[in-house]
Amino acid sequence: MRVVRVVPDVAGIDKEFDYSVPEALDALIGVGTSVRVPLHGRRVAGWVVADQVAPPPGVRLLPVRAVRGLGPGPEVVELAGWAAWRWAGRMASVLRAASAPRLVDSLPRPPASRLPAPAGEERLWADAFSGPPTVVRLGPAADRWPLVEAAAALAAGGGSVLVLAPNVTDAGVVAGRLTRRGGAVALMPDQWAEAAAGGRVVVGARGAAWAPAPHLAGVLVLDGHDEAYKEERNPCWSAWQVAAERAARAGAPCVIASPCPTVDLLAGARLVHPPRPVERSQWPVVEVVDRRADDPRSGMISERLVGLLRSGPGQPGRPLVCVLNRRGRARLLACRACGTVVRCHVCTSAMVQRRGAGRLSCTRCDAERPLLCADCGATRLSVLRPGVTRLVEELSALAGVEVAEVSWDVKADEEWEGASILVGTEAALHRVRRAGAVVFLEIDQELTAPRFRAAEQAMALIVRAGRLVGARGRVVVQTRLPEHEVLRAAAGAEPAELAQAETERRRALRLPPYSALALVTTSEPAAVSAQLAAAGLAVADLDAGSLLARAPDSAALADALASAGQAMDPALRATMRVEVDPSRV
DNA sequence: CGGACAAGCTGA
DNA sequence: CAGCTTGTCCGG
Repeated sequence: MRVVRVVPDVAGIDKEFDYSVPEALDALIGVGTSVRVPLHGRRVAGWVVADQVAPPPGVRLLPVRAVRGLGPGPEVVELAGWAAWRWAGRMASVLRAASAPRLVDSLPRPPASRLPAPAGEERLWADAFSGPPTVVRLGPAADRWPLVEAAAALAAGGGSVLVLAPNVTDAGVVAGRLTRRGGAVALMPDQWAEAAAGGRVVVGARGAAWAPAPHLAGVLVLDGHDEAYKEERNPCWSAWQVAAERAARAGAPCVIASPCPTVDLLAGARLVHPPRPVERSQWPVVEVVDRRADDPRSGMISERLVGLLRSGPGQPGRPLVCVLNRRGRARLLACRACGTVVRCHVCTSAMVQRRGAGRLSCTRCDAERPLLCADCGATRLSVLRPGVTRLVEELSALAGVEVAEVSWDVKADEEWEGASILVGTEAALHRVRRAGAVVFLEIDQELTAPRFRAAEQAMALIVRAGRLVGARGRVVVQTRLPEHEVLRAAAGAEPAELAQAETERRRALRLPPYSALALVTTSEPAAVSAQLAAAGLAVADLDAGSLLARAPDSAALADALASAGQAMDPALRATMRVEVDPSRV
């Protein structure tokens, strides 16, 4: 009798169960297949993760009830097992990411690619796609298309090529351009079935790291430094790491491109970059404005910025974008009807609406309440942006033109599309497509943020600005830390300067990649801490209910977390949430 | 997760 | 002590 092992798609169960395969379904079932199985009196969805297994003795096997559709395939199932171990998460969560968004029961015909053979610069890059995993460093304004074409050319033999971009917009642009050039493309997640049929360049954002890609012939990750590659939900796998592991398992070349490779990217990869004069030409002018001598009360407008505003550098379509970062500052909500600031009914502290939440929650205690004003009962609240309104007025007066504000919550782009000067948070860098110049009004908070990746994150912001302005544009950074390695690296178009300083710091402090970290949150910190320590982890207490576990490397961390989880009482384990490679530490 | 089953609480 | 709530266990 054929017996398969199934991971049920049920939250709260992280276990595998064995089922017999009925004759009628025999030909339809393989490793990865999405099935429906009986479990504890109900029918649940799940994935076959092993075939021809020997069931444990003494259990009465039930038959698989039905085949739901095609699944991720054996290689991806194995990769999912690795990721579940590596990021201490549930197999089902990873398999869900690797599954088609809608059920697929048959594959389309494999396509015929009409992509022309590489002829120009992409032939140069073909070298990067042979040999060991490679990080290609190109300036923010560099043309990355030859790299994409070099990757796409690897699909010529009928295999699949995976191209990842940090967001769906960028992925769509790459897919569109490849398609117009005659390439056979599958844009994820919608074209899961086309990808599964093989012979395509599979393009997508982080989830595409899990796309079906039969006969994987190559992997290209664009902007590998981008934090969008990290899954926010648990397990927090990193798409570039998944893609790199996948390439290694398939024996396929892997290239990760970035203007500012992080030390994590550089660890265990060879670095390739164009000749320095060429790379420098791919950077905009990055101008550091030293504000140390300025009166702290002079606000955010330096003399240099006054000059810039008066010289009229912005125009509609290529505006001057002023970035004001308020990350980490208190965000206040006010009632739109009566203007009262929303405060907690329990402790009078400010209340905020957490991302995606439909309720207000207190910033100090645990109180929650529906989204309404306690004073007048109105349901329309708005975010107070202290300082921004005033800043907009000041900039407008200085420049003599209208200044528009950009933020996540402004829906209509038309409101600022015609403006020549824009003010906004980091969000502005994501919402604006092109800019004449970008001014970081106050970058020091970014440089000094209490996260060990803060410097690399600040560099990523400057790189993003650099891409908006292009090689002939200008990025102005106002700072009281003009000698900071991020600013020296950006101003000199020399990312290695940051990478070097960062590498030394990480090594000295034994931070990743010279160790591996996991953030463990639990309501029982003492008991959990003891168990983690018993498994061989170094555990540090952060704030209430947060533990930071450390191991020499990610494999040791994963093994220790797995063994600690096994040794733990299930009730205790249920209290804890593990984030491997935490981003907020 | 959610069904099964056991142990606890309430009211007549 | 029926009828209901609450808690704990476990699934092939």
